[in-house]
Amino acid sequence: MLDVALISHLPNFADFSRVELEDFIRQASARRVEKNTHFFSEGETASSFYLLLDGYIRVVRISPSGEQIIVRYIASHELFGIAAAIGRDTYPANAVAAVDCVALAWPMSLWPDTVKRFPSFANSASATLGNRLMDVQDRVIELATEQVEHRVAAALLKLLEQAGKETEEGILIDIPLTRQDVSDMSGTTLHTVSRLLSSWEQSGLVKSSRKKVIITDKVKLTNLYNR
Amino acid sequence: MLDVALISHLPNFADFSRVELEDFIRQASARRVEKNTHFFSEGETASSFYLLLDGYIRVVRISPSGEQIIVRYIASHELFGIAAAIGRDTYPANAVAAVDCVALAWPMSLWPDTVKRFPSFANSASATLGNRLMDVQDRVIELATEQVEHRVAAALLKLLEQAGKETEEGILIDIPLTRQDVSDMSGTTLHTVSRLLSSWEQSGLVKSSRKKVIITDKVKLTNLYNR
DNA sequence: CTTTTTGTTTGTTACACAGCAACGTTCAGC
DNA sequence: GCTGAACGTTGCTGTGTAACAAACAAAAAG
Repeated sequence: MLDVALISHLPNFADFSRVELEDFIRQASARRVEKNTHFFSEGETASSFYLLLDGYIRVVRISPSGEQIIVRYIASHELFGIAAAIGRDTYPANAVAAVDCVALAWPMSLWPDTVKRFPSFANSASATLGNRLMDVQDRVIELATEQVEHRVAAALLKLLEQAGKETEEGILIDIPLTRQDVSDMSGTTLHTVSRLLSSWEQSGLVKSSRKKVIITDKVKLTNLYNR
Repeated sequence: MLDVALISHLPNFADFSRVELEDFIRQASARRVEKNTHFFSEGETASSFYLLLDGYIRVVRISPSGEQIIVRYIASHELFGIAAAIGRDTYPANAVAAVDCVALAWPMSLWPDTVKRFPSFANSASATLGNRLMDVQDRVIELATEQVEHRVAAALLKLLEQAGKETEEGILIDIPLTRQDVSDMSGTTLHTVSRLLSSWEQSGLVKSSRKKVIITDKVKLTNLYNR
């Protein structure tokens, strides 16, 4: 059985009574998706909307020239695939599991009714969109004005916020993260990321190994970013 | 008197009857804003939401290092300043009139009631947000993967879409547009934009003079962008 | 008409960063 | 324990583009 109590505390479901929520959850089906496989792809007909229960998802888009860039990560307890909320009937991006994931999936046909019955659900979905809009705008500003070093720092700090986990060595980013992933987030190359991480490791800002990054000096990294 | 008929055809107001719309418009006040002055500023308490009737607005944000970048332009007949739609009580960016502008302003206090009475208004506002989200994501991808030449081309084509006006010489971008503006949109310097426009003028893609850009060969410019 | 301000052009220089290439390291499958 | 694939590191080279600088052009102000 699912942890209804947990879900009931999410802002998206503030308006639901316990009974309503249980009812609503009953209409969903759990979907397990293995690491590196797609929840859905860009352009696909939007048949479901999701709540991520466990794992991390990469939201990926492909540039005209074929390069992929990671628009953002989705963390546990976030809604995603809510194309209907923006009046679209296809998904606007790819959602790829960064680790093994579990999500609740509701048929998209339920959306209009849900929105009608629970106005605050619609509101919170809009709020989610708004926050994403602001996040993405922040990234535009970064990409337009900051140099690579700052952008990579920003990407790491962002991930740390979403997936940071205290360890004795420092704060671990609890997603398997290749240099390529980081570069796909910050619009640079894996080479440059590799170089940066090496130099940061030497100055004691981070510790990194294969698919793993630990931030040992968050303050310095933040300063780097604000300069 | 305002052109109610015109407004009634906007997607945002599809759900309004003629009478309701007139009533709704009566609750707004017209606001005229001179070129280069603010409708509102980032962080300010969101006291109104707007419908732009005439003109163009620059949505501007400031980077940590103090540089301004133009996130996007708002064209006539778009809603803007709808902070409430995303559950915020302050404006998330600056809105600066690029030319003399006229807008309808509703007190933000009307938002909850309006949303309740006209569900489709809320939906269309969300759709507006969603489109903006996708637009901004596109810009992230551009900035991350394309070189300056492509980005500037993309910026011009985007503007052309919003504010293009056929003339005998080509398609005029009907906003007073300095090189600085274009560079603020494409994350480069006015120097580079100047050089690019010069070279494009020589190859017959555009004609430009002070604050004015005419695209004479849209196809070639588009190709440039897609490469 | 003259002066000042604002926008634009163009040359030169410097450097951050991508691209390429080669090598090292870790991991998974047989 | 091998072998191959996936991932990471590092040096070198080339170039796109930012930064500085200086002059020009056009509009606005007086």
